[in-house]
Parts: sequence; C-alpha cells; structure tokens
Amino acid sequence: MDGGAPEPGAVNPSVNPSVNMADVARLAGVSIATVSRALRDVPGVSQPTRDRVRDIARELSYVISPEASALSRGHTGRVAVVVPRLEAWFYGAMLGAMAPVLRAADLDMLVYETEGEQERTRFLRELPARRKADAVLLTALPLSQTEVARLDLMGAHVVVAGGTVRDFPHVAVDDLAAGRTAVRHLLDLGHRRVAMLRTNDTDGAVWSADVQRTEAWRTTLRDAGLDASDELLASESYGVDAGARGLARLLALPEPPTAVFAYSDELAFSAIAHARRVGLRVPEDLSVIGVDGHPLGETLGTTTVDQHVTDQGRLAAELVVGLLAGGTVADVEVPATLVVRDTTAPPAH
Amino acid sequence: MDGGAPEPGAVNPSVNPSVNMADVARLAGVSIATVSRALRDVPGVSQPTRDRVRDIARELSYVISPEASALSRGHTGRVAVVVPRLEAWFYGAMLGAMAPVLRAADLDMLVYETEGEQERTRFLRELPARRKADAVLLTALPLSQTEVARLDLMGAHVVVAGGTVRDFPHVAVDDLAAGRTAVRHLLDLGHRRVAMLRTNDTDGAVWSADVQRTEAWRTTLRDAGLDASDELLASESYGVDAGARGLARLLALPEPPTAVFAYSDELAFSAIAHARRVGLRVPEDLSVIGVDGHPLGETLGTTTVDQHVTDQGRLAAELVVGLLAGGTVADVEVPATLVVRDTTAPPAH
DNA sequence: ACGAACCATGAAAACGTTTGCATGGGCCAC
DNA sequence: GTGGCCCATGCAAACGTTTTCATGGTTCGT
Repeated sequence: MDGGAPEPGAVNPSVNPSVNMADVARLAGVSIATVSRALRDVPGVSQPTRDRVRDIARELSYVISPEASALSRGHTGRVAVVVPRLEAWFYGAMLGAMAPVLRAADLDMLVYETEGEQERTRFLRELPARRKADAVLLTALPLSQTEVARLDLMGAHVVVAGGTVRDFPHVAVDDLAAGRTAVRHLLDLGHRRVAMLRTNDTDGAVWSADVQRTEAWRTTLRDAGLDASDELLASESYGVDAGARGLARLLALPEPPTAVFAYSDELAFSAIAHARRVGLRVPEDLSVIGVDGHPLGETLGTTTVDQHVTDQGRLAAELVVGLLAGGTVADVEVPATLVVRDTTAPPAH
Repeated sequence: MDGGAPEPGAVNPSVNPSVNMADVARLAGVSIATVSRALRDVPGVSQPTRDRVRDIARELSYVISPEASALSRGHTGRVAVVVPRLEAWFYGAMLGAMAPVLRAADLDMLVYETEGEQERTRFLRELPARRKADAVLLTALPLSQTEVARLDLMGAHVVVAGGTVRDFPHVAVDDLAAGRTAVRHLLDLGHRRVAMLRTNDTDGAVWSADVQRTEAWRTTLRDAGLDASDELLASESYGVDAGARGLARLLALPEPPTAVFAYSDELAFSAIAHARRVGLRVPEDLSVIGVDGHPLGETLGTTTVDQHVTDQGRLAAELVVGLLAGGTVADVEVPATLVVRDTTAPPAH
C-alpha cells in the first residue's frame, strides 16, 4: 500500500526517525529493490551501482531495520538461550562459549533467565521464545515432567546444552561416567567411606546431570561392596555455603566419611573451606573431589572432573548454527576428564 | 497492499506457518483491528468480544509476531546489554541482576559480548545494536577515546553500569573511594609497604574503574608519605593465574610488600593461593584485600571491598526501564563497603 | 547482421501488525 | 419523542523490508 504518493501525515512516527531504504534509493537514483540487493551482496547488481549504493548508505549512516527485514524474510536472526541462574559460573561459561559462535554466524543472542519452576512454567506457557528467535538453546535446565511435555509447542528448533531433554539434539557429558570417574578415583586412593554432596532444587524438577551423578555415586560404591546409604548423601538447598552446610552434616555422622564427592566445584570449594575452618587438613584428613573444571579450581588446587563447559557451549552453539543452516543433527558427547590436584589423597588410617 | 483478494502464491512462505491475527479474526467473526485491541488490553472492545477473541486465540495457540508488532509500533521491546567477557563472575552477576528487572518490564535481553578493542570497534562501527534494541546497557566496558566519541551515533538510549562513560546516565560505585577504603584499611593495620595488583587489557582502552582504583592506591599511599612507585604496581595480562604471576613479581622485589591491594577478588584469590603455595602465611606474612564482593570470597574468607554488583545491575536495569517509560534520568552512586575477613592483619615485623 | 541468452533494474505484492478515522447503533436527557 | 453522545467496531494506511516477475538493453555466436 505504498504505491501511491506518500501521505503527509504518517501514522506511526518512528522512535528512531532515521533514514530508510527509500532515502538511500532516492539519493542513489535507483529503486529500493536494487538497494536491498546491493547491500546484501546478492547477485543482480552491477559493481558500479553496488559501490554507489554502499557509499550513499554509509554516508547517511543507514542501518537496516531488523524488524522489517525479519518480517519479510520470515526468520529473526536470533537465538534464545535459556538458563536457570545467570550468576552461577557454569552458565556464564556456557554463554561465553556460545557467544562467539553465534556472533560469527550473524545471530543475536537473546538470554532468558527462568528462576524456579514457576517462571519456567510461565515461560513455557506463554511461549515467549516462539517467534522471537529462530532457535532455542536450553542450557542444563531442570525440567519437570509436565514442562518437558509442553516443550514441543514451540515451532522453533531446540538444542540442549549440558544435559538431556527428551529427544532434542544435545551436547553433554556422560554424567554417569563422570560420576563414576570421580568416585573411582577416591576408591582407587583407598577410601572406603565416600559421601556425596549435592544441592536440590526445591521444586520437583528433574535435572539429568544431578540424577545421573548421584546414581553413579551410588552404584559405584555398591559395586565395590561399600555403603551408599542416604545418610552419606547430603542434599542442601542452593547457596554459597551449601557445601559447608552439607559437609557439617556429614562430619557429624557417627562414622564420618574420609572422602567427599561434590556435585560441583563450587560445592567442593565451600566444603574444603569448611573442613579447614574446623581444623581438618585437606587432603590428609579429608579428600574432596568436584565436577566442572571451574577456573578457580586451578587456582585453589582442587581435584575435579572437568566437563569442559566451554567446549559444550561452543559445540551446542555450532549445532544450532548448523541446524539453522539447514544441516542435520548429531548429538555430541563431550568426554569428562579427571584432573587430579591437591585435594585428594589416600586416607589417613 | 492486502486490500485485494489474497493471492494464491504467497511470496514469502513463513518459516513458522502458524496462525496469524487474520485467522483469529475470521474465527471470532471480527476484524483484525478488534483482535489486536482485544489481545493487548487496550480500550475500545466490549467485554464479551474481548473474551471470545481471547478464547479463540488461546485455542489456536496464537502467538503474535514480534517483528510485525515492532515494525508497526516503532520500538522493539528489547534491551541490548554489552559486556566484554561473559565468563567473568562480574558480568554474570550483572546480567543476573538485570534479568528479572527487564523481564518484569516485558523487555527481552539481547546480550553482546565484545572481546577486545577490535570487536568493540567493529561493534560500534556497524552499530548493530541500533534499531535492534530500544536501549543499550554498557556494562563496565573499557573504551578507547575514539570508541567513546563514536558512541553517540546510536539513536538509542544508553545507560552505563559499573563505570562511567562520557555523560551517559550511569550506575557505579565511587571507585576512587573504594580504592581508598581498601588501601586505608591496610594502612590502618600498620602496613607501610603496600603493593597493587591489576590486569591490563592489551589494547589502549580506558577502564574508568581501573584508572580510579589505581589512582586511589597511589594517592592514598603518597598522602601517607609512603612509596607508590611503579615497581609496586604489578600489571599482568588477564588470565586465571594473573594474581599469582603478579604476586610472584612483587615477592621478587628487593623489598617485597607486606600487603597487597588487588583490583578484583579473583585476582586476590589467585594471589593468596600463590602466596600459600610458596610458603607464606596469609594474613600473618602477607595481607591481601580485593574488590568486588565475589560470593566465593565469603567461602574463602577473603577481605574485600564489596561493590554490590547485584545492586548495580538491578539499578541500572531499573534506570533503563524508567528511561524507556519516558522517565527522567538520575545517576546512581552505589556505596562500596569494606568487608573484613581473614586475609588481612597487622604486619609481622 | 540477427536472434538468443543474459544481465541489471524496477514495479509491486507480501510479511503481520498498529492505529487514526469513519460509521452506526443504543441510550440518556430533556 | 428526538437530538446528541458515547462506545464498539471496521477500514485501510503505514511500518520497511524481501522477492518474484517483467522489461529493456547488451553481448555473443553464427
């Protein structure tokens, strides 16, 4: 409906009353179509014309309207990344690894933080990501059964990073193997009483990594004929001091553990600090191993099972980019590697 | 140009061939305009009609096209947050604090990571944020003079968090005061040889926090008649072990410091770990104070000057929301508070 | 030289909303 | 009973692109 002469009274005065393609076209003495083609490097424009259009566009510091472009082409050029908790190191590392990949593919990164089941549910119910992004990157998200069921309402591509959700393409470590590696390391050192430290989300959500690492702890101990009873499994609510709280409970046991397998490095840090505060030497009196590959673990000398978060993030982003380019999907399994440092040693006896 | 009969051969088959307003309108037996009004809670629709439209929309699981909506109304409903390095705790904390505020205001968060001057320059040159978001939130970004000059090309609102850039509205701590507080704490304990540990970005960018904390260190020492020469200022390139490297250099001095003021908590952690590794007791043989209020500092017992990053992020986001609501601007100064823990003590003598 | 193929260009439909303006019906006050 | 208002609704223009299709001018092979 813009074939006629431009009406004087524009209905929607743009917030940014800047130049549009028509302005560039007018100054370049060409049609809007040619400007569009010239600026996007699509064939069908002679080099001189292309150059002239480019120059004029630059001169006017013209910027294309992403909305109009997206509306017309049918996709947004954006990827939504959903995380449960932005301030945790894990998610920052993930985002940091994804960012360069997406940027290289000219995709913008929309970040959604959904804290707790309520928000996640609301998020999924309102389908806000749908049509706001071409793909959704679910990052190690705890999801309840209902939430999982609801997920396919979105028409967009879905990729999961750092976990598994239904049959969506994913990038993850084998958490069962990671857990076994950690616990076996402790057993190999000679420990016979090995506790586990984890945090539980208050809502009844299922976090695949959590379930599997806990399962690994239990079965590895049982397979070795050792005790893996619930008193040795300390579950605390999330917080900076969760590790300290959990360890305190474990140390109060009639027969306290000589080694602790912490769900995450942050938990391990907190536990180690607590142990030292109450006079225990680590690793002489207590061995602690975490999971993650947190950079501070290197500084602090913490033994850990590195799950190469940066690789996971990068690979997940690459998966998304491939998917959007029309490629095919293939799940990626990232290996978890044991990094022995200074917080594990044979038990004292 | 949709006044005529709908042509059979649609030009742009949408990626997501889902329902649009016209479908809802048809089924509800009303016009598109009424649907638009009904769904957005704007007056001018009777309650029965509104309800019917809502029901039908839900039934069809209709989702509005953000592109079309944005194109028509003239703004995007998005805020761009620009950070230099996503994996650092500081930025995760900032994003985590901003997210709930923006979400509450129905604004989506677009995150741009610009690593190094090259990328920042490219970012500013291509003005990608312009028109992709209604506002830009610059988070503690080191910027060179040229970059700063270029910034006003963007028509969007700009707010700065965790620093100061030109005369843009900002939320920040008084870094001069924060630095003075830290150094004075060391002086008050009796230290007379106080070093500073910082990281330098390789590019010639100016990071206001860095400049001011360094300046505070220098002047506070000089005012007390103490040495603040460059040999006591250890500048290392960014990395997990930057603190260790810096401290190693300081300890190699003919007259090593008895106390260290670290630019950030992460630097302090690394320095403390290094000190202990080489046999120095902290705080008995060496005092270390950082800046930030890193959550792990609580775990590790690190003395710090808390700059309340979470508050800064939240306030900056609130500033943006206010600005977009047509409000007025007012810079916010967040107080930096000394948190004495276990890594500072009087010198040994 | 002459038709064929090609290339650069432009016209205009389509993407899916929002909103100013016009319209018509119902209701109230006098 | 009638004129004036207000309210619910619809029409259609506008937002700024992308892309299909048509057109006219070159160029090349023979």
